Amino acid sequence: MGSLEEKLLEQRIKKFEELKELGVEPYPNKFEYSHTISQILERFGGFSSREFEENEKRVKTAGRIMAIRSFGKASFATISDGKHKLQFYIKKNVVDDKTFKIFKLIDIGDIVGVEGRLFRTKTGELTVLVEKLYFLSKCFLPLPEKWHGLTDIELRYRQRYLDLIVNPKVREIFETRSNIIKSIRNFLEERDYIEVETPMMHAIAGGATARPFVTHHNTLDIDLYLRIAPELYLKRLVVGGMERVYEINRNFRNEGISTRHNPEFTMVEFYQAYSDYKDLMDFTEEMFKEVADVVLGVRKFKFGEYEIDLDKWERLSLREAIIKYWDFEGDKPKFEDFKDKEKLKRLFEISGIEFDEDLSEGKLTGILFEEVVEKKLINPTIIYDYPIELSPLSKKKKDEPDYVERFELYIGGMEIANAYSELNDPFDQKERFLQQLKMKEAGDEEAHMMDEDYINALMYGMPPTAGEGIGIDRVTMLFTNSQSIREVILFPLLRPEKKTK
RNA sequence: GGGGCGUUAGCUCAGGAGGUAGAGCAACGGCCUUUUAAGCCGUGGGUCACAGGUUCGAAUCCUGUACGCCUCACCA
Repeated sequence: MGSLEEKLLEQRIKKFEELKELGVEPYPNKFEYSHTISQILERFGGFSSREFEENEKRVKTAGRIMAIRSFGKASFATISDGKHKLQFYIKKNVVDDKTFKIFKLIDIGDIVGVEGRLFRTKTGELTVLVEKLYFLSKCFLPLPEKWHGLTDIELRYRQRYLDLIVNPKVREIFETRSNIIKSIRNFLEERDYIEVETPMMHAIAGGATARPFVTHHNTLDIDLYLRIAPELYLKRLVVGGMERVYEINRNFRNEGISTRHNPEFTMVEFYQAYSDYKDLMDFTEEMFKEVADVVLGVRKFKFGEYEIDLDKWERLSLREAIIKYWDFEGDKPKFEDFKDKEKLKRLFEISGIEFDEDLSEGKLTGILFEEVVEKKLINPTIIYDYPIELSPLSKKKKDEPDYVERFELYIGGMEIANAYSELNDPFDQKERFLQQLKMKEAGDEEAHMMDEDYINALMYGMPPTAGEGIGIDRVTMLFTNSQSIREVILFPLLRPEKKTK
């Protein structure tokens, strides 16, 4: 801590002591207000100067002092309720001496209540003429600069509270996030879905291919995994007769951090019986349109350098997409090429991607898709029919058993959702798990674990079911035009600071 | 984990051919009863991220470390 910082703190502590000497209660228990600042703006924002003169409007409200403009015997100050700002005007000849003394001891950042009548200044600004001032809490540390705010990204994430105090846009992002979740929940509830909570700590990490976090339960003396997906539990509930279930909650994956990945992230995952993945394509499209209508009021919005239009959806099979977006010299690939390793090898050579002889045709096709197509999918695009090796929990296509009924939704070059017709044949599921185990033994750390109880559940019979997961953080990125996932997570994971000072 | 870039006052930023640091805001002391980036006069405030090295001399050059950002890999 620098000596300046200490000095600023000392000055504020001294003022706080002086306030107490004046008989001010330093930490009052509550404050009864007549309106929040936002309510004052809403209700009286349209009133003219004359209306205030003819019909006196008294208010009692509170907020944090954001700025003080002092004239000796009078002062203007701006207070904020976290969302909106309101100016008050305090004059020496209107309040009593003690109140004015108290005001003079108040710093930017302190939390105060004011009571008085509303008027408009000669520049037309809605203002409270203060008659009573209430001290509510002390701010001992200086706030960041008033017009640049706080821009240091590290500080903004580590001290999100400060970020919220001085950067109103941050508040808006998280309000939008809340509205997105609310509207998704409404969408599902209106369609008879039941919200459930399934375990976050799993003895077997299943439902996705990802590396888990490991923790330990002392009493049971067992290792547990933070869940990588709720999928297998939600499907157990479908077996139990909960035909439409959903969960909105965190998943944890022990993998890289980037502008699109945080180790803990929020998914809405939902399952509906007697449906297949085609039903969910329509369902998803409808959901995104509704969320946009409710949250943004429009279906077109900017995302970075792109303009996204939620009225323009496209559906392509994974292989069609590779063909469509293939822009290398020579002929485009043909549909049959993806089953022929030699042809695939040629495609890898043409596109300059490193070819791995040991991978299956399906995996290679998946790699081609990621390399050639993914980043180009700006308007909403549903990519369907995935190679079976990539999808151990989805149902095979009837006419093409090495592909499964699965789709992913891409918007703005990001994978937003993942859905499939759920595999409900317990014998097939067991085979798939065994297949994954082989991959695990071969060194694939992300291969799926065997889950005997899940097989057992399927043995009781699961109706034909379709399920989907949507990444809430990424949807929020889209709807708030945020280029980093950390902008839409209040407290993103950062390495703890080491004290070097 | 690899590569690139960054870290200077509480905040936002200048500066830097090597000669011990500047501005605005914030703070402090004055003046000021309709300002709103209020204004005017004055004052204080820095181990230039940390640790080494080169040098007569390092904020500046070199090396390492920490943290962050971007990017690649892995993934959603």
